Amino acid sequence: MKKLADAEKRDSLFVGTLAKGLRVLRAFDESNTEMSLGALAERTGMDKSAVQRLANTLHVEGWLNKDPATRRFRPSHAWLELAYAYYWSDPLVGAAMPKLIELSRSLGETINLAEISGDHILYVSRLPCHRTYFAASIIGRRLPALSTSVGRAMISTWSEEEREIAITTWPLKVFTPRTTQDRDQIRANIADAAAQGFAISRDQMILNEIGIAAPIMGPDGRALAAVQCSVSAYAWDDERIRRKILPMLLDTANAISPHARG
Amino acid sequence: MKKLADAEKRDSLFVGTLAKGLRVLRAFDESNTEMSLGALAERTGMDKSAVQRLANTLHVEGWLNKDPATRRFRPSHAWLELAYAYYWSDPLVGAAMPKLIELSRSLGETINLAEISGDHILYVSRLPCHRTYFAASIIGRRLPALSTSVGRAMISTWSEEEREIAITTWPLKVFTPRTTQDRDQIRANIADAAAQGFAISRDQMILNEIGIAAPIMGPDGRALAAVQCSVSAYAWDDERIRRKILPMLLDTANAISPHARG
DNA sequence: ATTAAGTGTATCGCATTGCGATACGACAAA
DNA sequence: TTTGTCGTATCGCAATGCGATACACTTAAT
Repeated sequence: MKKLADAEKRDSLFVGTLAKGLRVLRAFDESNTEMSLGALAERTGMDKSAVQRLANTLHVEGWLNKDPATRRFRPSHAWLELAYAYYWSDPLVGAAMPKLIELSRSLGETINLAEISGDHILYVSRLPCHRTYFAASIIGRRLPALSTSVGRAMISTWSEEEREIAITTWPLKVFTPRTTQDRDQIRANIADAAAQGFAISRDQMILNEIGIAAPIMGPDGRALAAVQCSVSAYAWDDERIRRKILPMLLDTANAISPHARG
Repeated sequence: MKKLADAEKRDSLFVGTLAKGLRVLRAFDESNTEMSLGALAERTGMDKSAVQRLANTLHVEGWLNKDPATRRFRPSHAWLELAYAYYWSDPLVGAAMPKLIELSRSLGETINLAEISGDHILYVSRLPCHRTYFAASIIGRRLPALSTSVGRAMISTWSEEEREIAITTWPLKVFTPRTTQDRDQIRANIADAAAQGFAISRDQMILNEIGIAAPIMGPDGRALAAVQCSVSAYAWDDERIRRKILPMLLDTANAISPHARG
């Protein structure tokens, strides 16, 4: 057999220099927003010379801004231009956007569109309606799927085996004192979601926040994404959520679904 | 003098392989949302072998998704994660977001935050309120600065010389039959903006769209960004815009300004 | 002032690494 | 089958990036 294993394939067709350069981009996150050469070297685990060349190249090519005074590097506008290109490439976003705007306007509450990315969910589109913490208002955020209404709603559309793998092996993290750490509870919540066609979570990311998510179905019956509504427990009780939010949320998710693959 | 010219500097510290790899990412845009190896080779001007290695590396590293059936490449979720990192690194966004949400809610109209990026403006944050065309609802879009209310509002805060350079040399493009091509008209519009502290544009990007932009001032009196409100000419006349929208828009822009640099 | 530490910048010879022509294989159309 | 297209894999060569090191500049302490 001539076919190469992954490791070997990685060797022959893998351009290490490019991978290193991208590691420099990935070094930036919410707590590392601007970095000196030294800081980059430390975070990427590469030596100063390599980082110097790579960062310089990224700077010349317009991927990093360089503060002339501090000599620190920062993400450039190019990072948002990539997001722009992503949006055009994700067929779901185009189909969903007008309906999400409508929903947000009707409900007057925060609406999100999220997809699953590995074992996390990722917010693709956000329409904040009230003041929230910063991270909740920007796209691209990743959260452990099991701890979110979006993740549970999507997983609930999967086969028994896949569900079980996710429930038992995917990571959990503590965000609030009430972030569920018990996988049995999560299993039950996902089972409910499967039965009802939507998922509700409470106090998972921040206290007194309720998330309600409805899956956007693909042609094979598996969720492609989920529409989520985030509300305050002070303003909404269970009964009102079911009466006012759910019908519209489910309508919106269903309205998006058929268009997903034509 | 030992200091190297840019061209030489480029030679010694420039990592060509990285630059090539990034050119593969940049090949994707609104009209090229998924590409085969051949298409990538053509768009980047590199030969098939190089593209093969680079695209494969990007795929392995999680920057490109590969459709197993068509073998075509598409942007991955990583592209949105970069946007996430960008948002944390731009101090203006954190300061502006809550105020933009408030403004959007008060006015019930689409609110944008945009910055200047070279000779274009770039939408950094968008809060759409009504159905619009897709491009108007997603971040990262670049538009010729001279044709937008945001660009004109920001340029109006610059020195006479800088303004003149922008007005006479920056690019124009035709979007609608009424997109202003006359640089004298643009000069007059910018002068108005300088006198009034805001800019209004009509029919520039699409017909019957009115853009109203107020600059967010930096400590040196130059605009750092602009808050923009986009409304329909069918729903709003000049008088109502000045009475209802402008006061709140200017308030919001001013409220953001002082926080920009502490 | 002088010294010293820390950080960014530039140099250079060597070997690694990526280059690109080319051949192979899979699939589709004629 | 033949022909064409497109993705995949190979391989020897030399261009390219590597990384140790030396230099320049700034800041802070003595």
